[in-house]
Amino acid sequence: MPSFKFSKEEKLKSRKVIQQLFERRTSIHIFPLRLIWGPIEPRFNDYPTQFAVTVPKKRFAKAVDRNRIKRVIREGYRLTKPILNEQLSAFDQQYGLMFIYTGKKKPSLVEIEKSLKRIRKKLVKQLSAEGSEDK
RNA sequence: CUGUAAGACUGUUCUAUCGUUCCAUGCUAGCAUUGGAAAAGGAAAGUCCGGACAACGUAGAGCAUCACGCCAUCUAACGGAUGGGGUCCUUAUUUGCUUUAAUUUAUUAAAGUGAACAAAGGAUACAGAGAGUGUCGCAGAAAAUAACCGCCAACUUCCUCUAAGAUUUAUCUUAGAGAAAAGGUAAGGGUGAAAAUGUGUGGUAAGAGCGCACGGUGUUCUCAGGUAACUGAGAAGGCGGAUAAACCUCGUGAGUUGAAAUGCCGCAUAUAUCCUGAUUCGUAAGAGAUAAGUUGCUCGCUUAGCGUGGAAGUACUUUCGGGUGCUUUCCAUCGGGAGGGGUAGGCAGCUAGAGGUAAUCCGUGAGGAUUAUCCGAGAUAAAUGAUAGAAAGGUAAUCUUUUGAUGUUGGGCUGUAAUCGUCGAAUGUCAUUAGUUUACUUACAGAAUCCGGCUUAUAGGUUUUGCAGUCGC
RNA sequence: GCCAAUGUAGCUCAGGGGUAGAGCACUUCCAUGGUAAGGAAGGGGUCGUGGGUUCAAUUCCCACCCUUGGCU
Repeated sequence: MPSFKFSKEEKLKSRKVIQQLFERRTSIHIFPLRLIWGPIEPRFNDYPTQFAVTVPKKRFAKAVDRNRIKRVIREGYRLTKPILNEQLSAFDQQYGLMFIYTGKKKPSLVEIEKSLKRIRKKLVKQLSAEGSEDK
């Protein structure tokens, strides 16, 4: 039985790490989500990923809308997380994942899950390609 | 009953599964499990006022700046609220005058213009324009101690003419008429947002608050009512604008910065140090001195704590000196450049409060008092959610149904030359009552230290008051 | 969380109580064999929205809305 828990330790909080992610500029864009990702060194804990969401204030002026979108994305991530973690744990490395919502309308959970699925496949592909180059 | 305007209250519910924050519990001491009838608002919003709380500053007076401004009350406080007063506007009513028309010749009608009281509704940043300065476009004679046109010829003066008288015979005096450089006047000028207190009347050379009557509006005094703002009555003496959300004057009040404040732990040589400018103090040099003490500092160990050391004088306390009238207080402050580090972690502040609810009492009311009872968010890259199902409400449509209005068709009755009237039937349209089914939908909006207000947003429901319409009694 | 500034013609900006302007752009005409430059004429504004003060508001006061910026 996979765990759907989503604790504080799995949330990306360090300003330094976020800064590094944006400087690294490795991103995957599948509408309506953009993922900015990278390895975290040194790793904070045993979880294979740390996660953060942001919604631009320019497109959604009301706090209610922004909160709603963040909650939906967080929920979608929580439900798809076990598969992702299983695949990523093979690389023996902690990764930071930063999601930016780029859509213009309020999303439904189904759309978010679709996008997350495709992002996961692409991410794993890129990672395994990197790993083979190193070897 | 329906519509409409304003206000008040309310602001969907339940179940299952998977999660988040917090609290409690468990033990292996940072994880797991179990439990929780714990977890967004009336505006959490805008950040427009007022406070609590905190840090720093702070004698008084003066200067500057800002805010407020009818009265009383409420309140921790307010620029908020409640009650009252004044002023203005709208509606309706009454009345004076002018013009026009009609005829009954003193009435009626219409229009214009001036004024008044009470009622209802609404608005009101509502101290001072009689302290001073400024501004008032265009139009208009004139826009602020008014005099251009006009009006006047009584008084004064000058000139001309006529008459009478006197004598110095061409001068004077008196009377009358004319003219108006000077003079008087402010009714008329139709422009304007505003034209010097309105209307009527007397008066006059012409006029005028110059007098009078009825009004308007200030000042002073007296009396009466009211806590007061203010109101009423009487007397005296007045009447040459608007603007203070123009400068300003008067009165009242105000230190600055905000919980990312602030304190502690941790990390730290960290207002380090050097150069330079300005200000302040000092005659100048220059930017206090000296001594003692400390829960402070150094080093070691994981924390608490314990042990050790005694160099330096950052901090605090006491003493002395200097500046200041005294006390307080200060003994440097602020800026620029160079240079060289560190953090963006934890704990407290952090939620029991000018708290909520109910009852009783006081008050016109805002509100207050007493008693009982309840405690129900505390996140920090920022929790309070997702999915599925059910219920409730709303909107729209289809169908059935109740009632009413109305059109068409043919029929009966009364009755006619005929239209017509009336009764019930079929069918169409509109409104309406109740129900079925389907679809859509359930507002505005998310705590960030906490309160009191204000402002703005808000589907639907409930309700109060006013107004309008319909039906019944 | 806290604090400022701004809004005027299609664009960039003046105007700080008395009928709202400049430059560029736009339209028409002149000039040229034609185009540009040049010359002449013209159009275009709820002065962000709603109240208030005033005789009169783009301007003064109040509330709201939009945009932009700053602190952390």
